[in-house]
Amino acid sequence: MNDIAILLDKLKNNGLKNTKHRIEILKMLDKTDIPVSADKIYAKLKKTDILISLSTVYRTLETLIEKELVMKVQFESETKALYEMNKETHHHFFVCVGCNKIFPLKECPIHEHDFEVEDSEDIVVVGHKLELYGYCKECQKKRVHLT
Amino acid sequence: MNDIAILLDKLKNNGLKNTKHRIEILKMLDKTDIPVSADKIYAKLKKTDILISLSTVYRTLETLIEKELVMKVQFESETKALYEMNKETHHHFFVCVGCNKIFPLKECPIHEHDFEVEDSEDIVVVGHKLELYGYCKECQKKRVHLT
DNA sequence: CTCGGTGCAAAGGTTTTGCAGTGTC
DNA sequence: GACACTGCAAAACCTTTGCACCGAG
Repeated sequence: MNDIAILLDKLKNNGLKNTKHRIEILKMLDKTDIPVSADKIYAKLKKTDILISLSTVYRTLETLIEKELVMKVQFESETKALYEMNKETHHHFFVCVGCNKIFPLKECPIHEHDFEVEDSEDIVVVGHKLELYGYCKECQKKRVHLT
Repeated sequence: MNDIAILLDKLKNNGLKNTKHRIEILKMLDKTDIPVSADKIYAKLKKTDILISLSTVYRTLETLIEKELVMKVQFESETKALYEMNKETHHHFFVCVGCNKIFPLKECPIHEHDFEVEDSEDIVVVGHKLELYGYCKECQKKRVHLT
């Protein structure tokens, strides 16, 4: 995925100190293409020898979002916010309604032109978010057993 | 929009009593095609002569969701949940990143076939959710002034 | 009268904040 | 050594729940 050194440089260029915590959080987000919650990051770090508090996780994520290294996403299926690396190429997700697992989509099927809103015209679309819902392979099997 | 009498019938058919609160909440949701938060419903009812508590609003909404009269939606731009009438024809929204206002889209541009997920195949898509982001007419004007 | 519906207050879960101490540059 | 970063505890915010009372059928 990304080179950690590049990320550290980005931090430096933004006037941020590169602490152990930031590096670990960045590494963790970099390792996966599935968004993670703050407390999952906290839990994973706790299992290693790294001491960190949950508030630091939140604060670090917030800082990284400001510097546009990280993105915050809110899913319909989750009450808490999830976080992922800010990849330039945007992408979307499939959420299994059986097991709540999240899978990244291969490509974006949306073309951001000719949308119309109901009561007002002349909107300018600058971005979008798509979530698909359904059943993953695993959960399809389970459903067959149930019927 | 909907006929309140029809809604009340639906309540009755589901074994629900039709209390003043439920009727008011249904009316309120019926009047608009923009999702509303629980505390907004609470605030609006408080302004009238109707006494209600916030927990009742939540409980009522939950009941109505169970009976599929109402839907809960979570927006990227909002921390709290929003609620809308469960119209049979599903629709999507445009959210202005300038003023956070929500506008319903005229039609759904998504066709739920040929989606592929990255690491696993054989998913079955049963639903989707789309949000568009951009600037509404008002906020475009404001932006011109700023530059 | 019965049982679902309600108000109030308290608790739950997630996120933010104040403050004093620590670490990076 | 300065000032950003951190830990801890407390607060804030949204939502849910327990319990006793109320009201629709």
